[in-house]
Amino acid sequence: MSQTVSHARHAIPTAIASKGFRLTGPRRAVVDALVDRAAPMSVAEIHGSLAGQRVNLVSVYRAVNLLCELGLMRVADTSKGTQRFELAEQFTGHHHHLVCQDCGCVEDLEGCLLDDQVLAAIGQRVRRSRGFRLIGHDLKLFGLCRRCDPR
Amino acid sequence: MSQTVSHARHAIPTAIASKGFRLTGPRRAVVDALVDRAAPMSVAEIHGSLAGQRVNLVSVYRAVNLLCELGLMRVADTSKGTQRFELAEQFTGHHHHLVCQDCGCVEDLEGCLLDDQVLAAIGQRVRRSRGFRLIGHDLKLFGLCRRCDPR
DNA sequence: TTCAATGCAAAAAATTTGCATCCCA
DNA sequence: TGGGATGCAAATTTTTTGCATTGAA
Repeated sequence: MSQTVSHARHAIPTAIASKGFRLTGPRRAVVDALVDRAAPMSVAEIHGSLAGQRVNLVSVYRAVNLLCELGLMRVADTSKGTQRFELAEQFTGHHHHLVCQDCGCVEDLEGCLLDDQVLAAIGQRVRRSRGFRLIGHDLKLFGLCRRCDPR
Repeated sequence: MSQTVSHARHAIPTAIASKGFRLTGPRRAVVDALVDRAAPMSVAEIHGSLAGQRVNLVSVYRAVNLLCELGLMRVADTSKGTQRFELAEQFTGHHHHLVCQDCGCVEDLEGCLLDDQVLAAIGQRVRRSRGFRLIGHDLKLFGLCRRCDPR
């Protein structure tokens, strides 16, 4: 696990408190689950990983929604019907996703495939042609994971 | 509307029939709705646009699922939780999306920002390291559109 | 004519809401 | 201690499934 990610275990509770929200058991548990897994998780998966802690599923939904609103988490992928969440990029570092078209599982791919110069150029282009201010990007590589590839 | 997209109105029914499936009212209606809008639509939106045609919502779900299985449509990334579908790239052409973080509007960006050689290299890399078969990619550029940028 | 596809209803899955109780600050 | 957060139950929303009937080939 990268140092940046484990840092989130403390940084996120701190951020929650500093914004005037309470630091509760369910909220800590959701943060810990995401730090431990270090990969996008659905609400059901997060809840499942909290089996021993008797945290209600509804509280997981509410914690996830709060963390997203505060910019500490984000939606990583919505394929196969259910949304998957991950820690914000400030904690995970910039990365892309490998998404299986068959089972919907998601793996992280470290680093960025887009050249900085290409990004800068496209930022200027869309700024001029459409008045669009480019802030970031999200690249999803899709295909078949090891388990789903027939070969 | 581009010539490629309107071509889908004919090509998709042909493809459905050639694979041994029947060319029914609901299936035609779903294809037409997507060609007419030429932008990602949710199942509910597709169904809503078919108001005058007495097509059941369940049939829209089934038509959408079939079209995706046949590779004629695909899931376009959803920002709001519900899946949105668009015609396959063979009809729309390869493109990326400019997504406004504020209002959620989506614009197409023609062409590809990823170098073919970079893609080929990454395909080999994930194949070897994770047994993942790379099929395609989906790039979302996010930021603020003209209307939402405070300047 | 035949069997895949539809419509309807109902189930299942995913998510949100109301409210009494609990517990963090 | 007080008010925000939780848990529980129930309501919504989204998607899937079963089955009798319909209709495209």
